[in-house]
Amino acid sequence: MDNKMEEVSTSKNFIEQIIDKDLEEGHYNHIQTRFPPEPNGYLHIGHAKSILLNYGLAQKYNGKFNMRFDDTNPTKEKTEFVESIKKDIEWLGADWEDRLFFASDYFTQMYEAAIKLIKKGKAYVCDLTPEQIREYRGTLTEPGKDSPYRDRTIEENLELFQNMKDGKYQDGEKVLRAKIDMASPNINMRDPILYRVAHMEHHRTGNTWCIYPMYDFAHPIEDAIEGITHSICTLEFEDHRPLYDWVVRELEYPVPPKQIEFAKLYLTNVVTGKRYIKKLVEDGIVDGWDDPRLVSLSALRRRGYTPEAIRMFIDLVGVSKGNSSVDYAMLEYCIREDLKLKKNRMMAVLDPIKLVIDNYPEDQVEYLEVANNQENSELGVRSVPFSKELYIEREDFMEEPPKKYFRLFPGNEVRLMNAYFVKCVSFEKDEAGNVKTVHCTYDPQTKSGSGFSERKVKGTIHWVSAAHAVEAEARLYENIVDEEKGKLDEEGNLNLNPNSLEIRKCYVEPDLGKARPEDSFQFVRQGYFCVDSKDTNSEKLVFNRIVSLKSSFKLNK
RNA sequence: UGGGCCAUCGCCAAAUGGUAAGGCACUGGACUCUGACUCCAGCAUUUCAAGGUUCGAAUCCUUGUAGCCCAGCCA
Repeated sequence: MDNKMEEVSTSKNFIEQIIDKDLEEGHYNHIQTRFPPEPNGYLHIGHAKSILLNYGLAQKYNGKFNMRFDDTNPTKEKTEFVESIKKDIEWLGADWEDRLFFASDYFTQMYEAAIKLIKKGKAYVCDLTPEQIREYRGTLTEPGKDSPYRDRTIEENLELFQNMKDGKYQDGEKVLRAKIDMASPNINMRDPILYRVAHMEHHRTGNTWCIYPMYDFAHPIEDAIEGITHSICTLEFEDHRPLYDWVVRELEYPVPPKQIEFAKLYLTNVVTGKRYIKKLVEDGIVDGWDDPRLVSLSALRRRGYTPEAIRMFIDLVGVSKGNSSVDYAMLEYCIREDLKLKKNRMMAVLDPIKLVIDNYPEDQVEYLEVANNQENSELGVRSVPFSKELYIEREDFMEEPPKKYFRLFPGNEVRLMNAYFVKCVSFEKDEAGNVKTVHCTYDPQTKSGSGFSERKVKGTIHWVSAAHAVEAEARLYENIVDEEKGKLDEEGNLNLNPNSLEIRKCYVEPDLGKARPEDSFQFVRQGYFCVDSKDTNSEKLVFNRIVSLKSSFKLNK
């Protein structure tokens, strides 16, 4: 229809351009990608970029997307992490169908691949200690020197490697190394270690193995075995690509997979470093890996973020090779955009004062019919009780209003949303001098939906009937890292935002009393909230704020 | 004089030698029974810098500058 729009949206990122070229030149006749996490922690928003990028590419090219756990180092990995990772990826909507793999399933093939290299004279067993290996490796500016064990015969290497596998050596005693070039300017090519000895129980293979392959050796093999065409990883592996290609070439795979690197996602005012998250958890600053202030996928889910919003966000952010840090506001935009038409707009008062309608009958209750979402009639209507005594927001009344203040102040008239016009006649303060109660009169002619148009009012405020309201707890979250001070101080510690969590007692519409964990709503003028899915120490309903609404009017405090 | 990568608006990011897309943010204004939403308008004479090639350069060349990554038997 609109070709111009089409053209704009079809601009391809650099990875798609590479793939197009590969297909065109006949390097591959299908596309296969994968997401290969090590099960050593929880997934966060940064991983979502990789997952969605790989999955999206497979979809676009009618290819396949594999899920693969890169579990080649038993010292760090746990089944618990495998489960949480699977759950998060399913939640995001990336479907690996029946292709769930583990690097550990290929240990035998990797072992055989190592033997093949030894037989080709491309790998040798080295007896140097870890310290010696480091010394022999040279530095960034100086070449390394050959290991004295570099010229062992093929037969000797074969036997020694067999012994490694058979558990005849202690951890660290011997390693298998690739024979490449100790003088290479690329440190990764200075006879990198292929296999190390580790007498350690693996979460899947138990004690079957006591030697484990290193990432640089294992990864290309995993990709080749699975028929991966494009092995997409982050920028820090760029220097490893020559080694990746070396392994693939020496092992003579007929359809060599190709590694492509892209820039990781960083978000402003947010902590993604494992080291920092761990510290926050240990210091009790957050209540775990799914604390709603974090950006782990489980935290975002608990906070009320939707997979749709995250997909939109990743899509908006794009893919490139430049290190960058995306403004957190973009993530917030995505969740607002997603929830806008999907969620009911409810009235909730987070900082209550009382409003009494002096001329409203004492015992009268009216049930007002209210649209759940004025912009989406499919969400239907509900009925909201209205009575003489209401709670309204403290900020919606001012004794001495500044200019352009449209809400309640003595003598001013506003609309109670979905109900009547009320005019402020007086107010009461408590001993501390804080406003406690506002008295108004209402005009029965001005009922919502009556078509009354004799006079207009500048402000509309939300309310909740005091006798019917349900008491709840609202948790208002902000970024955990202090925006003003930046991320780290001189000593490398995080500057935390002391106001990252504010807990408020609040009153919500009676309908909200029936809300279930993970249900989410827009609270008029307060933002989007989600019922907490975790047991809390509170008996009350707990609402987590997903995101606040934008506001162009700020009260001067 | 180690190697690799990168540099386009406050933040992401297109543009592949033909005269700087788009989104976020921000700023005006209109509308409004949510100061939201929506709508409309504005927002890079210039692409890290300086030279050069060309009818024409963000794109090519030269020389600088800034940033990121690499010396785990981690991934």
